[in-house]
Parts: sequence; structure tokens; C-alpha cells
Amino acid sequence: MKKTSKVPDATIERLARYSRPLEILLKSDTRLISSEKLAKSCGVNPAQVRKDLAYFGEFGVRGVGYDVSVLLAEIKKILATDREWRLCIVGVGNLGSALVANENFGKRGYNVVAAFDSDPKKIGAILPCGLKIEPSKKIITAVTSLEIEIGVITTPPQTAQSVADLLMEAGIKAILNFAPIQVKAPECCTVENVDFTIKLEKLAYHLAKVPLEPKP
Amino acid sequence: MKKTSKVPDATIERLARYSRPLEILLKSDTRLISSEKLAKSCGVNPAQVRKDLAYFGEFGVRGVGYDVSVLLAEIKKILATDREWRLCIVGVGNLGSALVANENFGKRGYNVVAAFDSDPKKIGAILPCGLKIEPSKKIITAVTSLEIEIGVITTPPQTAQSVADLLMEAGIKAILNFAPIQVKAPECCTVENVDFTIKLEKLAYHLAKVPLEPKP
DNA sequence: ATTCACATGTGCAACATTTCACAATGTCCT
DNA sequence: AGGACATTGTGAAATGTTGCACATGTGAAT
Repeated sequence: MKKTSKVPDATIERLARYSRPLEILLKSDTRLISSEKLAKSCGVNPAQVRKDLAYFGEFGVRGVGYDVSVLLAEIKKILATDREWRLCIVGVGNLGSALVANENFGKRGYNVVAAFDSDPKKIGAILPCGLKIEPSKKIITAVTSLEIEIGVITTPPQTAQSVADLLMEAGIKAILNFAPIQVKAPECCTVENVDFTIKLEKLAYHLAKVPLEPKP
Repeated sequence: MKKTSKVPDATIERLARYSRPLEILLKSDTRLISSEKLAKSCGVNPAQVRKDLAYFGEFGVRGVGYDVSVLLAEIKKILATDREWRLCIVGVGNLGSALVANENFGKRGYNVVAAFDSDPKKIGAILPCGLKIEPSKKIITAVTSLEIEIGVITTPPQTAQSVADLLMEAGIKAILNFAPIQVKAPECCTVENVDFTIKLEKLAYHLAKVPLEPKP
């Protein structure tokens, strides 16, 4: 293939998922992995793995498999996670501060360089990581001066859209939204939603769907 | 249709999404909504809305639209969110405690009734909500005695699978996993993953993909 | 009563994604 | 050097999902 014709969104998501076991394998002594084993550890079909990778090139060796470190490096290159990213967080409530403290961000090169809130009681406070909470009004100037590329929204749903608008006005092209609401944005700005209340409702649906308990 | 033949997973997810604006509309004075308006506020196609609903029945009135309160009630019935659910949280780190405190849970009928951790320093501590942190070893007995139906995993990735196994051994049939790893489970147990590092990587991919800035 | 405007419900076609199956191609062993 | 073996890369089929377009039904106005 080699042509980045039209890569399905699901493929991108899976590439990221593939990288998790690869990172673990890299730390252990494993040098090689087959599409079958990688697929199994991610719960997908082996052909799927190969097809996903085929969108971007030929990274394996026939009859042998994939070199773990090469494959991981290629995936990181594709996803552009082989570099550092600067992000800001808007809404420093329970969830927001937990995310700022979350090690998974920094470990993967996502650096929170600013935190905003509109609550006067919070503004000026210093977070455990050393970051000072700024008023939301400063978003536009701060995004520019700090060269922030990704905005994370952890406000209540009512204010999520206006925050998103502010971020976009500041030139942000990528938003990670934790508020349980559909944030509207033009094509040029990518929005990813993390709504665990939806996931809970899916679980509830599945739980209720299988009430047929075989009686002993 | 009327037959719950084979409802796509995406449909369930969208039903949950539809309920968000409906809740807001219900609080305001709006009584009626068309598939077109509902679709727009959720960023989907109007036909999609109708098709999703058609899997479960005919809830609208032709020429008129949908009664907001009726539709919301039906969706809640479908998703089984018209009742309370009991859940436990395993791993009381930053994220875990933020989730326990998160209002979105209780507001929607998801009650955290137990919290577990394996860190001796944390065991016995009382959370702001009044819950005492129990050792992970007690999961099996507690799940049974407290009739817990959903397990939430917020441990580091290394321990996520063993925690999941423990939960399943205790009879749990639904798991919400926040650890950035693919948790393996038999068919009978539904697992939903919330991995925001994957979302960040998707954002990074999209950001890097559009570097063609039109020069003025 | 009849007609008009409107919005649902749905068959069907278009599109997208996943899986299969096998040719291509590399490694290793004799 | 050559054959056996393993595993990739990929065309094509199967499967799943989305969107169009229109028939169907409803309410309101004349």
C-alpha cells in the first residue's frame, strides 16, 4: 500500500493499542513478535494487525515477524508520539487535578504546561506539580505564548463548549474533552471525547440484557 | 423492526449520547424534538437517530417528532439506567479518588459502595465520601456481600489483569477499565476501556498529519 | 372533509471495515 | 544449493454500518 489514502480512525486507535504490549516486550528480552501474538495480546484479528500496518509501509519480515523495537519506533513515528507535546488543562476539579498528576501523561511525552479555572477561589493556587492555576480569561494569551498544542477540557458540561470556543480562538487544533457533552468544532479542529458515563451506560445495557441465569 | 436482532455497539453508545441533550431539554420547557434537531446537537445524521431508535420500537409521532420526556424514559429503559447500580473501585490513586468523588456517577445512579487498594499505607484510610479503603484481598467477599455489579479498575497497568480476574472470580459481569492495557475476559463479562492516552495519541496523529499551513 | 405541511419509519443502495485465503518472500536446516 | 517452513502483505469476499429517499401516518388549516 504505502499510500496514506484514507486511514480508518479505528486503525489509528489500534496502532496506539498495539504500542502498549510492544513497550512491555521491549523491556523484557523479546526481540521478535508475530502478527498473531501481537493480535492476541490486543484482542484483535492477526490480519487486522497486518492490514493496519500496511497502510503505512512494510515493517515486517516474511517468515519471521516484526522486530519489536523497529515496529514500536515506526508506530511512534506514525502517531507522532516520538516527540513532546505541550498541553493545557481547563477546569481543575477532582478529575482535572487527577489528570495533571497522572503519570501516564508525562511518561508519554505529554506535558501539562498550564492549568486554568474560572473559580476565583482556585485561581492563584499552586498545584502539587508546581503549576499555578490561571483564570480562564488568560487562555488565549497563554496558549500563544506557551505554544500549547492540545487543550484538555475537564469543566462541567455547561461551560465545556465556551471553553472549547476559547481554545479554538486561541488557535488550538486538538481538544481532549472529558465533559459529557458533544463539543462542536469546525473540521480543522480535532476533538476526542472521553465520556466514561457513556461507557457505564453501555455496561448497564449489557448487564440488563443477559438476565437469563441458568438455574441449578 | 421491533426485534432486538443484533444491535450495533455504536447504536448503544449513541443512545447514551442522545440522552444528554434530552436531559437538558427536559429541564427547560421544551416538550418536543425532531430527529433532525436531536441529531444536530449530537453531531450525527437524522436518519441515524431514527434508525437507532427503530431497533427498539416506535417512539415518535409522524409529522410531529418525539416527546422529550417519553423518549428519554424509553432510552433509559433500554439502557437500564432507570435503576440504581452498585459498583466498586479498585486502585485508589489520583484517578481513582477523583472518580469516587465525581458527581457524574451518583447523579446517574451509579453508587460506589466499596473501594479497594493493595497499598498498605492506604488501607484503612477514609475517603472524603466516607468510604473506607479495603485491601484488595477482600474483593471476593465484599462483591458478594455488598451485591456489587460493576467493577472499576484504576490500578497501574501491571496489576489490572489480576484485579480483573479477581473481580470476575467474584462473579462480576461488567468491568470499566481505566488502565492502559487490554484486559482479557471471557464472553460472559463485558469490559469497557477508557484509555485517554490512546485518545491523546489520536490527537497527536491528527495534529501531525495537517502541517500544511496556508501561508498568507 | 379535503388538502397541506411536516417528520417519522424503513427498504435499499452506497460505503466502510473486517476477515479470509493464498501468493510472495524471507530464514534455516540439511 | 535447494527444499521445508513460517509468516508477511494483499486481493477479494463477507460482513457491518450509514445515509438517501420516499411511502406512511399525523395534525392543522381551510
